[in-house]
Amino acid sequence: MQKKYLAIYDDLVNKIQANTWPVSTLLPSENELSIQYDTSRETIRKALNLLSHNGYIQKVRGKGSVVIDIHKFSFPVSGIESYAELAEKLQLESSTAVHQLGYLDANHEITKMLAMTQGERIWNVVRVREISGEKIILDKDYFTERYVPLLSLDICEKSIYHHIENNLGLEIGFAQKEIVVEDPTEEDRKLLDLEGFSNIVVIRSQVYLQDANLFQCTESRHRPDKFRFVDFARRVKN
Amino acid sequence: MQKKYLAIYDDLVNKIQANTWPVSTLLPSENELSIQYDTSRETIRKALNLLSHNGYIQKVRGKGSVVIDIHKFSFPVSGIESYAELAEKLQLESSTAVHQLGYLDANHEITKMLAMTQGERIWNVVRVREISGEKIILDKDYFTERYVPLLSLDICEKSIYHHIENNLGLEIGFAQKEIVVEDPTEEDRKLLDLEGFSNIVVIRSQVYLQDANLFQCTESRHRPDKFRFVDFARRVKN
DNA sequence: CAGTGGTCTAGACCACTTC
DNA sequence: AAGTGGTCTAGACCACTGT
Repeated sequence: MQKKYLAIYDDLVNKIQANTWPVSTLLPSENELSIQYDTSRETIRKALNLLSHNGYIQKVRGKGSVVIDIHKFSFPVSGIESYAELAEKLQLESSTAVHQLGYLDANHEITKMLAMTQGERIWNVVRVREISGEKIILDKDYFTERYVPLLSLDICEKSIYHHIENNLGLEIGFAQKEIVVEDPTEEDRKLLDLEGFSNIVVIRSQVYLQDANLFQCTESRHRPDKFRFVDFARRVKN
Repeated sequence: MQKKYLAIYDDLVNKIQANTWPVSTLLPSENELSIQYDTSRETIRKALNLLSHNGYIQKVRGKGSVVIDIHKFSFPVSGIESYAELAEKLQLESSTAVHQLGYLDANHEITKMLAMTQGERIWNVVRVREISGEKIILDKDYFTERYVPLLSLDICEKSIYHHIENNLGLEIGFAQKEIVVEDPTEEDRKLLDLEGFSNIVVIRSQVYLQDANLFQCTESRHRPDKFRFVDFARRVKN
């Protein structure tokens, strides 16, 4: 059986998006919701806290839960999102060209970061993302063969994340991301349509599984004019 | 009396930073902690969930809570952070020059966003941040006079946020942030030491109070070589 | 198997907002 | 005073991990 608080969360998200409670009005109270969904108040509170963390409501003590629905203005709420999800959301014509698919050098710095045992090899995937006819993003991914034993051109051209989560059944736990602006490298100039831009936006991330093991490093290099990052931050105190 | 789960959270953070449980080892189990702190398991779980959201631990079902302490590698965990906090953390010599302090035009676009009643005026503050002798950041802030009735040069030169949270007692609820790269404006060129850089990183944010009302818009314009954004993201499912 | 974290309950008291 | 969300409890059962 589906977890109750997640079912309630999904139901409330749907109702918010269907405008059952317009923006800046109040949700029913926790007590009323616990009657409506025939459950305890704590379970309702779990669902409401999820809504709050994901930018649907703001809870106000003594008043109730105000609908804010940040999703109406900006699509991607911050987090770990794959390129495929993004391109699909924006409904852009896009394609992916794989430029490298192999193993990394054994004494490369990243190998030392990712390898947990001696002799463990690290996948090295370099891909160029083309959107609306322009080569705009250069993605460099590194995975341990411990978690991702096999990779094919076909998988890389579609979505590695889809493969990892659905076929391999690995669950992402958390990620650390860094965004900086750098000078383009020779590789950037060669593989991307830089159009005279003298800077490139670099997003470096380290992705950990739910068992807290590091399994991937990524470098995503974007042409500055096509880069946009959206973040929803909440003062978390509970 | 201090909230119990926050006291436990603080205590655990201190102990993690004091290396009581080294990185990648396990915390005591929830049952054991509930005995140690003489409290219920749910209260312990609240403290542990906070640790998890803030990047100190990763909970693994059937095993326990693994210490990860992301803070060792990168200082600012994503969120809403003021310039003053940041400069202090990095221990850099820095100063702030106020270039404008007044009210915004009544039919400006931002006035329409922020004003809740007719005739309500909007503060317009433009400041240049100088770090280690270079003018690097241009901050443009807009506040409603409804929440911030008075502003002085002195306040602006120090930290407006400090004033808002401590003197005015306003509590930040959440913020929406957007990061893009743009061409420098005339104003950027005039006020900043751009050193020939042809791009500028713009962070636009809207800040809401805990009562879900919008009270501030901000534009923070950074020279690209001095810009760095760090983000810790977790797949939130509870 | 025992031990772990994840979910859920029914109830209690508190702090706050609104009237 | 009545209603709201915030904290806290003591107990239950489940799913998962290790041995």
